[in-house]
Amino acid sequence: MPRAKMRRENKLKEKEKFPKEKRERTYSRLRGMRDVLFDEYRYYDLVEGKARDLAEVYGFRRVLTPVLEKAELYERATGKTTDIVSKEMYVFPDKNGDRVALRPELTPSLVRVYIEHGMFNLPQPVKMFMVGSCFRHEKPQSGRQRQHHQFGLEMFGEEKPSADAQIILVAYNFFKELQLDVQVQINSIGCKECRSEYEKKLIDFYNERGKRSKLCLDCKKRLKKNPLRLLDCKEPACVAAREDAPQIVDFLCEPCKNHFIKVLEYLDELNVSYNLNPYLVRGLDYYNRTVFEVWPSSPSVAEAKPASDEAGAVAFSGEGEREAGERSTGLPRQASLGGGGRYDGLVEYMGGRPTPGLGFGLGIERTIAKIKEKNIPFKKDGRPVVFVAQLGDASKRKAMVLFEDLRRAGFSVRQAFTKDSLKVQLEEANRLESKFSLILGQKEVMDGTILVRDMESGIQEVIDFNKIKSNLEKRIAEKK
RNA sequence: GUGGCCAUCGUUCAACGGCAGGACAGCGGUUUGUGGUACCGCUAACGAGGGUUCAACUCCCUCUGGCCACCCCA
Repeated sequence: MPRAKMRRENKLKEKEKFPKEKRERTYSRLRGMRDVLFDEYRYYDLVEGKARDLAEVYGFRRVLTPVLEKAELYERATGKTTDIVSKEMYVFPDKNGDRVALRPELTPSLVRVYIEHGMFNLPQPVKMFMVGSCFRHEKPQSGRQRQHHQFGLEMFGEEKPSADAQIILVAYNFFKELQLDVQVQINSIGCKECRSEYEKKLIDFYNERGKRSKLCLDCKKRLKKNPLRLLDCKEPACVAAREDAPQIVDFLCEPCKNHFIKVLEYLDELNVSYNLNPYLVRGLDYYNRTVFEVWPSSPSVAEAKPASDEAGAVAFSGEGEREAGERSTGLPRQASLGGGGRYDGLVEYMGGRPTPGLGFGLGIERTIAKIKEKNIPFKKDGRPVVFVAQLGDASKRKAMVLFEDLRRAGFSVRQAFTKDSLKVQLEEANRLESKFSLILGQKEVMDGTILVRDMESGIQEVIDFNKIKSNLEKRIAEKK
């Protein structure tokens, strides 16, 4: 008999001798998927709250769309050839045979919403935002899960450069107000006409003097398929090759150029920290004119704690390679917190009326990771917590009613009615950092009184049961 | 998809080819109507499968999962 099997059987025998009903079947979450629990969720609340507040101030209204869409939506909007769609999208047949997909990004759904609900009949521009999960079947790593959440903001029906500036401003403010230092990387990739003009020039540039042979394999393919993407390759050879490549800003047609200049002027005026990045081209097919990404302005690992454990050491050793990338583009590319741009042709391409559009998406998890790095403390909820404790059956019933009463009156109350021991209840009160505990026992029920305990000093006072509210209000006022 | 590192109580960190240990958390007690501090006690783990060996948590292989990097992206 194989040893390992014997071991296993011995173990089983042992377990039968000492029958522990511990033999539960364990299910685990899918690869790259995360559970967000209790404390972690506070970060989601914080970030989502900021997103909502900001978006609404700027006139964006919230929508919620299905996670599941027809696969064709993304194949058309995002682009069949993009990695997101061709390699990473979750696609499967529905029960009725439809090819459906878990959304890998937010924008296509929102474009569909605009068209499907006839929003061209609404006052333009139509501004909407959404927070939701996106799915990409990738190998998980830091800042990358298979399910992540994005805050997406879209504006339809507005072609003025001030719209571009506003979208960027919201993205920028979002991070700023979460106390994260970021820089906007911005570029213009022009319109169909001037871009194709530029692409020709770019191809010519790479073809001359045998530059092509030095490019990496991917870039050789890109030269044929999508020459713009040559610019953001990180292979040292390709970085070197692009050194004096023509820059697209020099080839923009008049309208595109003027548009871009205006956008930058607004950003200057609004004090948005940006970097004109001629190598920024985005991975999605639908963009035109303004494209941008938001990068943290300081590399994250610099702030990492001293390597007191393995994890820190590993993270640090990886940094050597990142620096190489930094030299080329100025900052680590991988750390992008969000990005977006203009997509004037997309609505029409998706079957709607010709409508300009633009938007951005940013990663909630990546934002949270940055917040954690900075150790920004949560501010506490202002209202002092009042804990209601009880002893004995009659008082429990009375305490439950009291609890409802106080809750309706607007007090921040907590309880542990399933517990009988006062000690345990006060422990809970302590955990909850309550300022006061109300203690109701048999004696108090008989007397029509209740005990108020100040949790900081431990001083208790017997008061008239009917005067609880005024007494509490007085105490709370004194604490402030 | 490619490559590197890793897998031990709920969390975190040990140890060892021969009885798996601490810290934190949890629960209980000292205090049966009183929390935070202290002391005492209890609960609780070798990811799965196979192999090498008298003996495997330890060594080897496979799988699964995690972390990190690349590709790409949020």
